[in-house]
Amino acid sequence: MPATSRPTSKDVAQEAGVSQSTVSLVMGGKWTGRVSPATARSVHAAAERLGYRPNPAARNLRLGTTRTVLLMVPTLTAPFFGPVYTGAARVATGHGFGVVVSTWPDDAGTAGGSAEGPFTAPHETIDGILASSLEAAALGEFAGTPAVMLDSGPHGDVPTVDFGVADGMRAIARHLASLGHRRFGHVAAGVDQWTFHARAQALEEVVRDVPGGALLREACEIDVGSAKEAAWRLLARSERPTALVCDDDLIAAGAYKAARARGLAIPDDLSVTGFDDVLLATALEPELTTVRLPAEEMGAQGMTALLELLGGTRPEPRVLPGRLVVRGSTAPPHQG
Amino acid sequence: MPATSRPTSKDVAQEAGVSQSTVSLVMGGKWTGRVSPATARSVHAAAERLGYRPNPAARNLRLGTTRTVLLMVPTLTAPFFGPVYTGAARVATGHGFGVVVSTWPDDAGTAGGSAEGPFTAPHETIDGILASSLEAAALGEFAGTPAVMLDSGPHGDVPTVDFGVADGMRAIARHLASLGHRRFGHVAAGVDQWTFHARAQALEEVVRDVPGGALLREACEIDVGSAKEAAWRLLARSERPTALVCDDDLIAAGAYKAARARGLAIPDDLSVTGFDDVLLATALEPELTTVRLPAEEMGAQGMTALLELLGGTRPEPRVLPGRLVVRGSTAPPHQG
DNA sequence: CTGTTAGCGCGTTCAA
DNA sequence: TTGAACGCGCTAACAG
Repeated sequence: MPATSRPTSKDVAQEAGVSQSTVSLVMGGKWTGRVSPATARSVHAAAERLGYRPNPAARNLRLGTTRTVLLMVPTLTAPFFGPVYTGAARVATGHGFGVVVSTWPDDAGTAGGSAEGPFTAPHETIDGILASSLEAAALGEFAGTPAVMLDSGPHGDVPTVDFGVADGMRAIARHLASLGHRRFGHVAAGVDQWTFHARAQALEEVVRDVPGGALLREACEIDVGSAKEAAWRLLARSERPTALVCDDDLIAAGAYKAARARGLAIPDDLSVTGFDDVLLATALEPELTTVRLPAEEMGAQGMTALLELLGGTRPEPRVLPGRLVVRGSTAPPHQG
Repeated sequence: MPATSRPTSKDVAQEAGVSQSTVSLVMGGKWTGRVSPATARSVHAAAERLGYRPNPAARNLRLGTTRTVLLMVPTLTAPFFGPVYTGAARVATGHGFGVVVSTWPDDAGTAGGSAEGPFTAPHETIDGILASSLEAAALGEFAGTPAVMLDSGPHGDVPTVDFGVADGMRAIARHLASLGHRRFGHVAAGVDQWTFHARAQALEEVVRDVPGGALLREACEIDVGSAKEAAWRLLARSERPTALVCDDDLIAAGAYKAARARGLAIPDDLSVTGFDDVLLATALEPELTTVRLPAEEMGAQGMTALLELLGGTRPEPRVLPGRLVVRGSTAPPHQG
């Protein structure tokens, strides 16, 4: 018995002078009324002494369950996913589950070279999947694994948790309209995700109902440089917008730069709004009017739904409302 | 044989008309010279047809290996870890390994309630750990699991990958000194991590060698509000610093706000520098002079080192140099 | 109340 | 070149 390898339940049994099954019962916590308190104590003591910890692989093999769920995100670089993870992990640990994070395969370059086989993906080493911000394309990828979709819009018959982005966008647009704005520029994320489609549509609806309302749109990548160019194009139009509605706080940062480059002061000459309310929103000058999305709550609700799903009941779709946060980047337009 | 459960190697064997062991050999890729090419083909075909994929739990139990490594980070909210993950995942998949991310337990609130047992942590369901940005306190946590420490400084006998933060900070300080600055303010991260201790020390060294050099310091949390307050305190000193050296780009954002609140223009009245060169650095106005740290490279090198470690050889400590990126936030001091 | 037994799916001897 | 048998560590029947 080499001291290098960790102790097994058999070792604990021997140490405590009982059988493996007794150890299993005691460690599993379901011994009440089946094992005498005295032996239970001695088993615990032996386990403690040996530093015993059950082998998860064996456990998994036997039980078919791993008490681990996977949070899949498109990319780790977006500041949005930190809170989502925190929320999910909080409720997970409360139920004895662990959470691991991974990105969609192509992010890490599936063109790795070796590893043709299906060994790379952590599939099936987990009980369920929390899939966040899916591209409209991806789907069914995880055949048979219980999944909850986050921030991906209504989706067939799989349970979902979404933000009320349409309401959020409407709140922004109405805020701007009530300030007196009529000519809106939409700096749109050119990403094929439900949330951005929903934002665009909600904005259109509101502007359509504004007397004399006009909406211009330019698409960009979600990065500062690309956003700056898109905003620049918008500001170059003959009928220049007096307000730039950005699909994301980061895009708003690009809009700030475009405004500055054209000599436009925010909010006096141009109002700018963001979306998400990440750290960046208060790092900018002036601070950004945006919509706060309860990201941590989404993680928590998503995990709750997944736990229900694993428990056998189909969770209801959930929608989490955003909240308009008015800061210094919006004001009445310069000249009516 | 319920259609719901996934096919096993036994099913494949039956389908192909061979024995389990043959399937195992073929799927394991080590059949050359032991199984006839014809049967190998038929096994592959059968596996394909059935959609067979080996059960990772059984594999792990038998092999004692899971081909998965864990990247542990203090928090997911820092934009720094995205690239680290990307780099690590890239080389991992190239070697048939998967990467999952998790945070240090207390982040998710170990005060979950239930789950006393040691089941929560994904320990031992992984082959190795990439531990990033450890607090000086944490250590040995992972007993026996091969680990590489990232961005945690020299550390006993465990392999490390670090940034050349001291050189980076020296580059910043010399840049400022050559511009003519003499009175430096250090807006320091009040976090007990090696990297910040190293930064502070390097800055002190350079300032000590500057004729007439003076160094003031205020500590803060790594968030905009706290950084703003610390910077504000520095700017309130009688001998006001002409340059604020910030431990982090986010802290620099706070310094920007403090400067603005005091009516100081950057860079004319005050130079500001950051560290890390994250997205935020170019979102600010003016863009931030900072030190770019090759985060993705750190992930890649760390994974390479871990793979070596798992292969049985002790990797050399690695140091990745940062690079000074001069942008618009630094200039000669107003009045010598 | 406790011990014995069987088997989860796989990789690897050992014989044939 | 292939197949039968064994055991990784664990849990859940079933005996005692």
